[in-house]
Amino acid sequence: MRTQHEIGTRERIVRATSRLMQRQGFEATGLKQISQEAQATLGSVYHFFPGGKRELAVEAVRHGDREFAEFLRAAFDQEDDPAAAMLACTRDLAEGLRESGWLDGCPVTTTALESAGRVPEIQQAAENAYENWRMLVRDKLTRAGFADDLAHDLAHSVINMLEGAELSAQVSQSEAPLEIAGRHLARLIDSYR
Amino acid sequence: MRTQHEIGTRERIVRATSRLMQRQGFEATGLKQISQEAQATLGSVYHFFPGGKRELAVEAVRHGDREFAEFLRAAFDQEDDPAAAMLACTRDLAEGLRESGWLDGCPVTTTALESAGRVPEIQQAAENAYENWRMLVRDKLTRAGFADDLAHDLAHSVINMLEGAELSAQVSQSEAPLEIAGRHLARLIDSYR
DNA sequence: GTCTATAAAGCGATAGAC
DNA sequence: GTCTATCGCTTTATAGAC
Repeated sequence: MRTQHEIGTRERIVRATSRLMQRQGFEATGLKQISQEAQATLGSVYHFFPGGKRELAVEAVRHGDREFAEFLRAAFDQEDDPAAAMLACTRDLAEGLRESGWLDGCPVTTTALESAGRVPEIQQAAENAYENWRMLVRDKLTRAGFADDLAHDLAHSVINMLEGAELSAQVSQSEAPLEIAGRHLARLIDSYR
Repeated sequence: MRTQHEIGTRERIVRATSRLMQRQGFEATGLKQISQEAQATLGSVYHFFPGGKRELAVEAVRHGDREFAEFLRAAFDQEDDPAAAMLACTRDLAEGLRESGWLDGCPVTTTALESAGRVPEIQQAAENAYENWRMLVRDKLTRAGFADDLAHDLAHSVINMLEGAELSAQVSQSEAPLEIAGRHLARLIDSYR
């Protein structure tokens, strides 16, 4: 009796799509490349995703949403104090980015920017992702005693700074932007104590 | 005698490319669309840019670099105090984004993310742009009496927060992320006074 | 410098056997 | 569910007349 899951074809396709779009974006990622990477055939791709590339992109963004949410939870669990948690978060983010050869940035942002104002379903999935991540930060702050309104605003800037710093780190292939972001976010949070 | 410049074909092509890549990114923008938008022929595009789409993208990113640098200078000139300048900056950024129907985000970022790790010339042009913008913030801070090292670090986080907030504002079609970013950047800067 | 025509390759999507 | 073949169409890039 095996407890380990066989990963089904559908899941392999979603993961491959998410990974490829994380690295190349939506437009540069072809269905042929996806099916090869997922060890599936083109027929299987259209079997599970009759809506084609767009439906697949929405699923990929949702997958990236869950993936980064899991990362945030793990990072935040390392530290009780929210300011310290920010430092842990940027440190882990920088480590992962460097280890991927500066290739694996935010799994959602590239596709989100390519689709903004042009592909509503994808834009909506990306918006949901950012909102989801903000809620995790907000919870971390309210649990530490911050007022709701303050936690709401800080959550916006935490996620936005993380996004901007990861983008910057990726383009400059340097951990510095994330390291600096961690210190400044911690200071900003502490300034409201 | 006319003082007004006729805009040459080459310049029209660069501007059209920059604008289209700002809205759609590198991969979704075709040379045919560029030549139509620029009121030029495909032959003219290849005459001025024999390196094809990549060479054109590099020029478009450089154009976006100069354009956003000009925006920053204008925004910063409104206020002597750096913290107040951040509020002016995010206010103007939000206004421009809203007025464009949430279409005109950062003229560099989408193309930068699509090219990171895949098209070195474009990645380099984007890195130069971010560095250029950071220098403008750094100057604003050092002129106001901030120490060099501190101004260097703050410049990173200012640009990264602006990038993240503009991205977030664009995807959620809301000015809130930029408004919040302005307040938090002002507070962060003032916390070092 | 400008223009048209076209080559060569790749794309998303579909059909239909198995 | 899986697989192959193929249809239209678009893409980047080139050729060569003007």
